[in-house]
Amino acid sequence: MLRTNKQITLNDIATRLNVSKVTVSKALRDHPDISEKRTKEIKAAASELGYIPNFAARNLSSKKTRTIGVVVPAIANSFFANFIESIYDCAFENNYDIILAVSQENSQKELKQLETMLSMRVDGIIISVAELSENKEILKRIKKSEIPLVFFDRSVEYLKFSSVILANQTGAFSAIEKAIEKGYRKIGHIAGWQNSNIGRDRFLGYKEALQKHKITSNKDWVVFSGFGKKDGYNSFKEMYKKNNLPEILFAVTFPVALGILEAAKEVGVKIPSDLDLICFGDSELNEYLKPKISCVTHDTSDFAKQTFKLIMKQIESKEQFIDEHVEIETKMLMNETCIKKQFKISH
Amino acid sequence: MLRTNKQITLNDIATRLNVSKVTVSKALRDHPDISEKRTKEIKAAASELGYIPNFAARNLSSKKTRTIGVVVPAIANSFFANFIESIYDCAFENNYDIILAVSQENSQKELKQLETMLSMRVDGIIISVAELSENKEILKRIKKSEIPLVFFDRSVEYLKFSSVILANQTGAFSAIEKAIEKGYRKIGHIAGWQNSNIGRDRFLGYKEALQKHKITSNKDWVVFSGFGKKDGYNSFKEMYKKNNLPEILFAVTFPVALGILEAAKEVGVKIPSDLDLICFGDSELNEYLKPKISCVTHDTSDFAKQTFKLIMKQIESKEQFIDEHVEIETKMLMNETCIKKQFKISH
DNA sequence: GTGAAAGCGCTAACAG
DNA sequence: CTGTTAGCGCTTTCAC
Repeated sequence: MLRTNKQITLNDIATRLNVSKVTVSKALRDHPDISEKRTKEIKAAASELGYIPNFAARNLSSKKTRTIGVVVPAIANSFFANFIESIYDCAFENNYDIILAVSQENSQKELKQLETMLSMRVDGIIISVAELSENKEILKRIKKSEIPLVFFDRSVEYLKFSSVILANQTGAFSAIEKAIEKGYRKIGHIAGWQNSNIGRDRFLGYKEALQKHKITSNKDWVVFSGFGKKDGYNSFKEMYKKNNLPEILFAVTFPVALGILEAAKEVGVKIPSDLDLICFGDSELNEYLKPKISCVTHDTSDFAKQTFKLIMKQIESKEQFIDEHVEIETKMLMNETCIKKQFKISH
Repeated sequence: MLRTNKQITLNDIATRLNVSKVTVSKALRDHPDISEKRTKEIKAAASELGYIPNFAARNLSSKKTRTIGVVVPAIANSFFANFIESIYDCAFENNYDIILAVSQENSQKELKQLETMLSMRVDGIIISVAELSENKEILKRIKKSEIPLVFFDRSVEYLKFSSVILANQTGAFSAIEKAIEKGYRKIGHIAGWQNSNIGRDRFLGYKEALQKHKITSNKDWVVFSGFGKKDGYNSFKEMYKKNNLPEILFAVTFPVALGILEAAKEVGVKIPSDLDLICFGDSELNEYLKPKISCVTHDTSDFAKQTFKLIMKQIESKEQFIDEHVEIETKMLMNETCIKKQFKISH
């Protein structure tokens, strides 16, 4: 048997009930124009016929989609996964749909995904850009086409979109201060790309803390790369080769810290006894790590809520631009790394 | 400044070039009707004007969306996260878009999400149903409306949709046999809901193995619940109260095993020395666990590819129903649990 | 090769 | 309260 592909339309309901299709359309949307009785009749008929509204038609004529596009660099990642779940919750509560795209840290995919979202005429876009993203052009087009967009976590600052980001610099700063407090003086950083706000600001926080406490760093102790586990792995190997490890490393993200752990294990460097470790960002996985990494944490659910709030504000506003910046506070969580140096030596 | 909301249409390009909008439409889609030269001109003009195709209009008139809806119970879960990433890859390669929805194991949300997908007129649906899903009605409607649908992992069998599932029974069977081989005789099961194929078939495999080896179970050693970490946690606590633990537990999913680990730790039961543990399913997280859980694994990327292949086949076919069932093979991965009993006793 | 006509299913604006 | 009219932007069909 072949597929038939007939769909029930407003007209089918209308002719059956001897009313106009406008009446049906209104009734189905609970428009106050229509009497309660009629509305009930119409809804009953619609459900009986198995009517399914056609969003394409609705969107085309109403010019609204009640849809928000979300672009993230990865999904198999505690932070983004949790962020997304929260965003879905927000959307559900507000009767919005989410179009999710995963760029996989790939600038080209990101571009295509953004284009798709524009073609879908999403009401707004929430994005955390891929590392080394080169999509200025399309972002400018989005700016021009006046579609609301909010950056979260990883932003592109000079384009004057709103953003919700972490307190990257102060978070990094206090993490390093904590290490100094514990007695560390040789402090290294597996840093992120410096054209990304999170890479740059966390590096700035690191430098700031060292400066304040008049501690000198060393070229060998800082390596720059991306934000994933592999980056951490490779960077550590690179640093290790120089045969001049610091006492403690500050990883730019949690996945990077994971990579460091793995690489260190491979070459026989024991953490935290031979080399200690802290990082920016947390993960459910940390619970199972041995040692549990001391890290800079934040409230991801709140992060998502704030981001959603901001995009909604922008969607509902008639203003062309809202250029608002929210910073989510961080907190240093002390676990089993970043231990007292004095204590270590006494062993 | 207020938002203006003007969009460039085919007509704008057409009038500028003094051709008809049909020509433009065709050129933009590389239709062989149009000469190469014209096509080039038109594409140039389109990009210059910043033309963005309107999918709603396109879908409405063409009745195709090149979009596939994917519904999963959770996203902050290694298996689903990896599955989704692979599905996105497949879609990308085939020039399809993905609409992702997360039911959060909630039947009502699942319902709403499926309705949304129908309204979006997705070309096909890939779904792993929520535990205790009660959405027979809408599935029947989907069947009736002839939209291709493929279940993956968790299916609803009696509705005759295609499915791609794991070798649940044989996978469970060989896991239990492995435990028996190692010397275990008191074998418990933190099982899943029995109205779900994965809960039921894994339980069947468990029973089958015991029967084959003439090993008796005990009521106290089997508890039924859901597939998440909390379920494992609660189930273990429940079993523990009965004061009659088996020697080894078989967890229906990896998250359930995680919950067991946590609960066991809380009450002071040491794994694997006091109580051993195996489970169905793996996770990246296992790498960091101590002990690493011995588990039934599979190739998630292949799983996703097979699922995508099946939905594509269905979309491209003119047949009303394809009722095809693929089973993904599993493999027992021996880690640091499910250790030899003899060895344990000799300690 | 190109284009005119018709319509996809819906909603906004207005008229009764 | 209900209905008429006029599109939304695009593709399909078919004539030229």
